[in-house]
Amino acid sequence: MDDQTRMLAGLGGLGGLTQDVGDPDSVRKQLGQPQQDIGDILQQIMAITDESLDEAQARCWPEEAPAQWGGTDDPTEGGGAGRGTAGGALPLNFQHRKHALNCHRMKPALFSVLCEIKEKTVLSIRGVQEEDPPDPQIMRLDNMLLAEGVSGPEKGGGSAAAAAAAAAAGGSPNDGSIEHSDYRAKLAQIRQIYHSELEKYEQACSEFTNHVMNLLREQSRTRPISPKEIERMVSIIHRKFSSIQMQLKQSTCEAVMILRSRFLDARRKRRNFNKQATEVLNEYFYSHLSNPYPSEEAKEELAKKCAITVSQVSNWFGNKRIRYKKNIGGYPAPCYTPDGRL
DNA sequence: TACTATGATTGAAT
DNA sequence: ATTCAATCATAGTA
Repeated sequence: MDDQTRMLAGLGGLGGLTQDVGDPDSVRKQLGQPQQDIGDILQQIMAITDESLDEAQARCWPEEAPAQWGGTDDPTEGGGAGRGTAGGALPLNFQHRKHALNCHRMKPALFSVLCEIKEKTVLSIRGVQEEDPPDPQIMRLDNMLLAEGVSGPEKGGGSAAAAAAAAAAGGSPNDGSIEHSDYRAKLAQIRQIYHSELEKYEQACSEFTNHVMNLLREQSRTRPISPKEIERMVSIIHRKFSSIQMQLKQSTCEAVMILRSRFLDARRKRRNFNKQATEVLNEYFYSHLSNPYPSEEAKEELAKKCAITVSQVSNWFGNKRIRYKKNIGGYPAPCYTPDGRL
């Protein structure tokens, strides 16, 4: 919000300038006397920006305005909200001046000059940090949320990713399925929160943008605000809101990571195989002691029998071989011929 | 609570 | 891709 308020404050400062400089008298004074030093004019302008409205009024129009100037149907009347004389209706002479300003033939030229000046001063400082490329961090977060199934298409992606993760972790199908559904439920919860928050942010962003745009458009009739400037303001608002969005994405990613580590890290959820499975595996191992390396088919068969995955069978045989060898390490290692005889 | 057993992971070697 | 060896992290037990 800082940028916006700063920006508006900046605009406000120059807005005062328009009204005072735009007055028929002062314009006549300045433009009608080309011999006058340009430095003097600038100095005068700078001085005017520091004056309050009342001071400027007192200086430029010490006498009351002619009576025939009274009343206005100028639609821009409300444009400079909050900058009128405090406490109630604007003085008659102020309204006269505004009306005269808006009808003055020099107004469009002055207006565009002021827009240009603003462009060159206020906005050039800001212009340096314009047009940043798509943030790599937000892209990373987007990719991750998509991969985890939090963002993106409704069902398919999420459950597929979760299933793949579960398979990679090698969770056993029996107890794994319970935890898996638990995981999915929690993920869905995160997903729902993420989407509702995202929607809220998007709504707030568009509402705020519309509001600011309307305000600026309205004010651009009485103050030097170019359409380009409004565009810039909108992009600033969008940047601010996207940084909020990034925070949301970041915290969602964190939540998913925590969930994953809690539910899908198989090491944390290690369960011993049931007695029957261990028996089947041991039976195969000891009956093939000469060559305890089951083929792919044998592994599949064993996996089926034990209700575990093939990779779990592989793990078991890997562990078993090494531990068997270690256990008999104290004694001379038995030597088996390739056909299984001692 | 300390210890052992055990399933999973990792990195190197093949 | 598979295996070995070391290691991690938890389950089970005395």
